[in-house]
Amino acid sequence: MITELFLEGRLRQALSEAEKQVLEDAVGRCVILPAREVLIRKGELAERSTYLVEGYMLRYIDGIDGDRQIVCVHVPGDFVDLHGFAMKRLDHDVCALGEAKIAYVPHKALSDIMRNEPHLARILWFSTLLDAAMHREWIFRLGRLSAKERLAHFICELHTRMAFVGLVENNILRVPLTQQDLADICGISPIHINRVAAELREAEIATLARPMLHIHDLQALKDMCQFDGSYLYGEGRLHVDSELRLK
Amino acid sequence: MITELFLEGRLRQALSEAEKQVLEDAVGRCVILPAREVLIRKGELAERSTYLVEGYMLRYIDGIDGDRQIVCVHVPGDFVDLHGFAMKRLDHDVCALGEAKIAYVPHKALSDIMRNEPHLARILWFSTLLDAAMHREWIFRLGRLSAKERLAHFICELHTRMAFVGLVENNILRVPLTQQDLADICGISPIHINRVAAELREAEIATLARPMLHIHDLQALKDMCQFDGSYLYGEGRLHVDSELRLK
DNA sequence: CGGAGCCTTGATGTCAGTCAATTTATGTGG
DNA sequence: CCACATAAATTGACTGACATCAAGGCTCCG
Repeated sequence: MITELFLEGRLRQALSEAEKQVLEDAVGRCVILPAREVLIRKGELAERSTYLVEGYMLRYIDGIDGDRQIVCVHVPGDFVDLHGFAMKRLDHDVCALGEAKIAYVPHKALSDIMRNEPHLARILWFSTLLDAAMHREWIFRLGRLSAKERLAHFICELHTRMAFVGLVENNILRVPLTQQDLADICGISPIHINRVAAELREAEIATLARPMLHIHDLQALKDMCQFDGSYLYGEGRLHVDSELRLK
Repeated sequence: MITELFLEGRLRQALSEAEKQVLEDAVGRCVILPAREVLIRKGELAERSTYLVEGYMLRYIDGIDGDRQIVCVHVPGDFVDLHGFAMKRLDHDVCALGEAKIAYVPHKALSDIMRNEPHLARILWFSTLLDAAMHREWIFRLGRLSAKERLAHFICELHTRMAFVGLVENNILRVPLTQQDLADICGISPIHINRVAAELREAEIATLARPMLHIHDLQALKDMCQFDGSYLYGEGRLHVDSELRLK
């Protein structure tokens, strides 16, 4: 199943087998997107959404002076632009980080789900709100944390999300983000990213050696940036709303 | 109609009269919330959502050292915690700014809408994604703008949103945010907010004189922070998806 | 009239940006 | 397999925007 990673570790277990099949059928066949390829540009009308199977994708807003702010990083199992279904046009660009394997979902299929599968629809809604929850935490990160804390916080988030979909082994992840990318995520200069990354390395907390990320001391990493992963809704299984299926 | 401001200036005109009535019926009677009263705390299970009729409400994340980051400001016509319907518990606190008039919507009523009114459901989904779009712009603001630009950018956003719901007259708005609040929004210290606010005043661009905000030169304000309000989807009327109503 | 909360202003310190140069990977074609 | 070109990472020196500390002045309300 292509969609087996969707909300894995989160609400996926709230889906019935029939719903999983509906979702799987809604997704087309896989396509490979070359590294750094732009999938959608701000303002374009969208008639399909994109499900990420392998690799990373980035959402970003470009400023007028060429300064870029990455607003979301997507990992396998994420819908990259499901919000495009309800919004019709995006307010930002989306691109692949490295090479990415994706599958498209026609909005027609999503309309059918809205009409016939209210419970599944609510789960899809939830998944877009998970992005919003991450956005909020990013706002906190940028507004209230120091440069070193921001980087640590981002690494914690990435680790948690990748662990959900089984892509962390021995606290090692494949993360092909450049220091420039990390700068665009953390809202600091690439030179300073280099310095704080060096500090983390020297403190034997985490080592960024593209394309691999080694986390040596996860607890220390979390402690230094007051990371509380509850916004990722990892224990969502406790809060499944079955009401929509009862009737 | 209590809900007449909902998505006013945005997708409201996409709703049929029948749908407007369904929405209106879903909303209970109005309640007054005292200034600074906390409506919901992080982690609480939600069984209803809140529609804001009058006043302002704030969503914020508190750090460990008492440092607060406001992640969203709500104006009349907004659902404050509609995402609580799909998420069941919130990842942040919500409070009133000044006195606020609100109305509750039981999640039971929202479930009914999900089941019976797919088009209206999609519009509700859209409204939560509008919050996400604002979150993204806030990320850009915090990550890439200077202190003065951040304040200008926030003022532009507030102006645009308040104008949608008819609460701006002669470029004057009622905004009872303190400088501390503005600091918690812009991710800078209250002292520095005072300084950049003074700069805007002296440049005759905008004057913050709580509880009123006067914008003297809107164009200059927008120019100085590269404000592009398209993320607020003000011309959403162009992109209405009627497919869900056709069948 | 007194106090609390908010706003204002000045002095000083620091975190992170910018500029500039070097080293290390990555990749391409001969 | 090596030479070269390009992108990425690293390091140091200098600068500046904003934080912090500290003190004083409003303004509203009981």
